[in-house]
Order: sequence, then structure tokens, then C-alpha cells
Amino acid sequence: MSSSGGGGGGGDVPAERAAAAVNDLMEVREGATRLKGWLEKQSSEWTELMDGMLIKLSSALSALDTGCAAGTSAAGSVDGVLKPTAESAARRTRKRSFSRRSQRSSCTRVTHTLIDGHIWRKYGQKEIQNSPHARSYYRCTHKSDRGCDAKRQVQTCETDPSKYAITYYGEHTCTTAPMVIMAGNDDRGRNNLVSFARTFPQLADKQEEGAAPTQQMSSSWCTSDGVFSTSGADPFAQTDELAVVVGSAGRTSSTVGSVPDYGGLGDMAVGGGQGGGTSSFPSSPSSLEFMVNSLGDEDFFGRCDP
DNA sequence: TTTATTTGACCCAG
DNA sequence: CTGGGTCAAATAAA
Repeated sequence: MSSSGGGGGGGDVPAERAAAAVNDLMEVREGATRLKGWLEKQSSEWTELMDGMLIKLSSALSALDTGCAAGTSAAGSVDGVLKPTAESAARRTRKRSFSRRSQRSSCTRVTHTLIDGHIWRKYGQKEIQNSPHARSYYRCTHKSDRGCDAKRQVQTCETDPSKYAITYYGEHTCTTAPMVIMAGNDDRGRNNLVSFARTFPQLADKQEEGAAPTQQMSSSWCTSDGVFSTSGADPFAQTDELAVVVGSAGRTSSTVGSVPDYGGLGDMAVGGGQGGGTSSFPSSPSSLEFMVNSLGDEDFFGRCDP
């Protein structure tokens, strides 16, 4: 993978160090976000404080986002054992016109979650030589309906299997932008769902093969009783455009319309089954539009490339 | 039923 | 030729 340093442009900080700093900050922010979840139960003052901290952190991340550094280096052995199973029917000859290995800019991030606020559709998986883990290929789910050409490759981190090295290619031309969801509560104890979690928990991508399931996938979300749990270092903290979802506790959907579930939400649907409170999202990606159209559109995708 | 994932085959850049 | 990126049929899940 090229992950050509070419981009980045950045500054004096070596790309590697910058990337390390970004990762560190992400972890810090994750911790802060979790902490905020706890503090929310105590006092709204703390929540505000935490919000401020989180915003600052995001700003810092944004400033540091020089274009990410490649996080993977290959070393190890692979025993690409692919067992030939039942033979599929003869394939038709295909015409292809894709541009592979093009010089498209890329951006690699190492994160412990696959959630990044976008909806991805897996279209392939490959055993990679010199790598113990298979690489999964995703494209934006809006490729077909909006021609969004964003893609990403996910590979379990060699050194830390609980993390993933995600390489992004292309930019999102769809309007699937991250949400800001704030969970606060008014003085009457009623919970209003207004939050500033940056990650919009759309599709929690299905875990990779062998990847640690669910548990680390907890993402920010508001439950009907106001519980707000969040974590997940969304790689795109540098979101500039933010949307706000406001609703009354337990009636989120009725206030702002419904919010897509996209399956993966199950991981974080605390106490909320399907259709319950927060999970009553429309099933179609396009349903997101009502929420994201007002956004600056464009990619909130990290400025990965020059 | 529709939609998403899996997985071997196909194809091309290096 | 090989490795890796993509296709698309088969399969699974909702």
C-alpha cells in the first residue's frame, strides 16, 4: 500500500509521531467521552465541562491531522490456506474497467473500532501475504445510489489485534455525515437527548473475522432513559460540520424523525430493542438525508490527502 | 421478500 | 508470474 507520504504536507512533526499523537489523543478523548457519560449522571455542569474538553480535543485532533501516518508494517508469516470448497458454476466473462492500484490518495488510521460514522458495505476479503490477518474491503454503501466512491480497507493490527488499521481511499460524495447527539437533562430530571457525541452510530460494521466482538464497539448513543454511553475513537473527530439531534427522552424518533438503525446499532442499543426508543431508525440509508442535508455536505472525511 | 456478507474466480499492475 | 483488488454467485440474515 502506498500510503505515500506524499500527502500530509503537514509540518515539522514527523508523520509517524503525528500519527502516534493523534492516536493518543483519540484514546484520551475516548476516555473523556466515557467519563462524561458517568458524569452526566451526576451533574450537568460536569457534562458541560467535559463537552468543552471534548471539543478542544477534537480541535487538537483536527489540527494534528496532517494526513495520517501509515500504521502498519508487515512482518510475519502467513499461511494463506484457502480451502477450495464447492466449485461455483462457471463464471461469466466479466468486463472490467476499474482502476486498480491507482495513485489515489490514501490515509491509514489505527483505531480500535470500525465505526467511523459512515456506512460501509463489505465487498471482499483477502489473505495478505506477510500478514497474519486478512484484509477486508469496504465501499461506501452509497456507491450505488449516489455514486459515492469512498472505500476503505480494514486489517487487524498485527501488534495489537484489538485494533484495526483502516486505510481510506477516495472521498465521500454522499452526505452521510456524522451526527452530534447530545444527551443532557433539564432541571426536572427529564432527559433531553441533545448531545455532542461526534460519532453518529450508524452502522457498526460487522466485526471482522476473528475480531473481538461487540464489546469495544460501544458507541455513543442515547437511550430512552438518558443513559449515554460512548466510546469508540471515531477516526473523524475533526468533524467540522455537526448536526444536532434533539428529542425527548424515550421519544427521540418522534421529535426529529427517525434515525437509521443500520443494524450495528444493536451493539449499543442499551436496553432498547429493535424499534425501541433510539433504535427506530428507518432502514434506508437515504432516510438520513433529512438530517444530513443541511450539513455542509462535502466530506467530513479526514483530510487524508493533499 | 430484500439486503448484506461471504468467498472463489477473475483480472491487472508491478 | 504473482499479489492484491474487485466482481458477483451463493449464502445468510433481517
